[in-house]
Amino acid sequence: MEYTVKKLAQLSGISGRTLRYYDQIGLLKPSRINSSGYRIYGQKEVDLLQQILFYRELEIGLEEIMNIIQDPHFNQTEALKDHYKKLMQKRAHLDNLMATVEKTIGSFEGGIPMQDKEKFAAFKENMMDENEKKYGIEIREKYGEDTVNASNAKLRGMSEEDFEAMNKLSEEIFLLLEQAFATGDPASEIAQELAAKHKAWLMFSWPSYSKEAHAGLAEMYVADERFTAYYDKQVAGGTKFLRDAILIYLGIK
Amino acid sequence: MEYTVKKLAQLSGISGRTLRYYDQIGLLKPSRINSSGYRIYGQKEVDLLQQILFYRELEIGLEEIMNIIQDPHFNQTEALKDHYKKLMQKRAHLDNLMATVEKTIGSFEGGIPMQDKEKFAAFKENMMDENEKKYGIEIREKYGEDTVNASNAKLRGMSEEDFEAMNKLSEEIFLLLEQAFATGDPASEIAQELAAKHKAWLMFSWPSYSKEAHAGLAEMYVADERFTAYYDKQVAGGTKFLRDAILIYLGIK
DNA sequence: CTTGACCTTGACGCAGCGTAAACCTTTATC
DNA sequence: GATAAAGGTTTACGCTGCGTCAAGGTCAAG
Repeated sequence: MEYTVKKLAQLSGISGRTLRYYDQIGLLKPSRINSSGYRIYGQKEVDLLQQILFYRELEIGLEEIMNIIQDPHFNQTEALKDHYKKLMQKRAHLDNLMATVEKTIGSFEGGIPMQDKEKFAAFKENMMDENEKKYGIEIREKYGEDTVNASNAKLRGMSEEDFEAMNKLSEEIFLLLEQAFATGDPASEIAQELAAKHKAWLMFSWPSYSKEAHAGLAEMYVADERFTAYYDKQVAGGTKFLRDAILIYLGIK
Repeated sequence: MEYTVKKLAQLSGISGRTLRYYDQIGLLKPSRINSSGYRIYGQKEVDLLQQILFYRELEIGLEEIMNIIQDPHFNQTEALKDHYKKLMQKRAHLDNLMATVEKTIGSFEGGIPMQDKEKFAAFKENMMDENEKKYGIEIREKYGEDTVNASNAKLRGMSEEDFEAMNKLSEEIFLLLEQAFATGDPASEIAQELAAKHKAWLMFSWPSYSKEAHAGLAEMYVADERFTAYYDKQVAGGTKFLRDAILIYLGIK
């Protein structure tokens, strides 16, 4: 039996446009074109289309599908296993997202009642004012780091416990920095733990964490003398060491 | 402090192009443009960007993000809950995909050894030849149904057990059709079970199941006398009843 | 004064089609 | 046999979220 576009479309449950597109990109060509220019598909094409749709269901790209079905030597099992891995990663990513959304909803809803939240925000503002007194009022003007963090803390409705935990983390970071620096190797285990904690610390106030931003921040620490002074007060040269550890941790260096 | 595009990009870990794009679509406009036409961002914009990036991490579309951050009356919690549902659906879908891929890999690898597979394919071909003798050789030419199925069965490396299970299902379907028809109501519970089993039966040989294709097939049953004869031999009018039940099941009617 | 780094505005490209526009062919009906 | 409906064709823009040139202006450093 032979099928026109519409017939085949109905048979397979896809649109006519899709069939034309598949013809256009060479994924599925009709067996012939009749005298009026109509696309005519035969049995072989129907079978092929079924295979294509199967792989498409698995969210495999059309390009990849072409490889799979056009090249009989193509290792289908390998391709599927590869794809399986991708799906797993996707799911892990989704799980992460869901956890974050849950947390955010939670902090919006329960967590801290609105009024207390306001008070708490003020409390944090005070903390930051102190910081600014210590390291100069310009620090805020220069990079806006604290303000950014404050904004995020507000956004996420960070709890008071979280805030304390975050402060504790920052103390740990200073201790670790000292110990790690003593090893002299930013790739050492302690130094890498330092970098990991620094990331954890960041994520408290930085829900939009990214490697690039983390790396950028590390570079900023070194570039800006106020930050350098802040981290170097623990150990001289500590800032650069921290940056190196972070860059190695991120796999950039 | 004020930032140029590059500065803000580094600070936030996104690209300059992205910032220009956000300006273009009105998601994040710079606080001002300097005399040379440079985009200058202020503190407020930094804060906004952090929020934008947070929502973007959650895979919320930029359009939606605009609503969330631009309209203070917008219910953020609701938006997040909605989004959470979407993420859940996505994950369920992913789980389905992964199961199918696993099955496919399994049938490729273990399942049936190649030689046996070949034999088995031949076995199925015989089955189909019989069908064709019964309902006329043209049935294959007309819609290619069986051939499509055979192709899929080959593709998925359907096991002999699956094949038997499928046959059993088709018997059940005939029995259910009789019972459901007696109720006279294609929306009845039995009729809907019939439709569900029909779907299950289809999915054995049809990995690329879609509502549209299912509905199309149902219509085809009624339109093609050979199929009509096949289903009507159990109960007169059974084919139309089956179609109606399926359409209701699919929420089309 | 010349680099080189940064800025600007276009404009194309990507995946996978949906959706018109403008026009022919086939099929069904009167 | 005429006509209208249904289906066919190609061409081409739109959508998302930017990456990636291209062609040119601006600015701080040497």
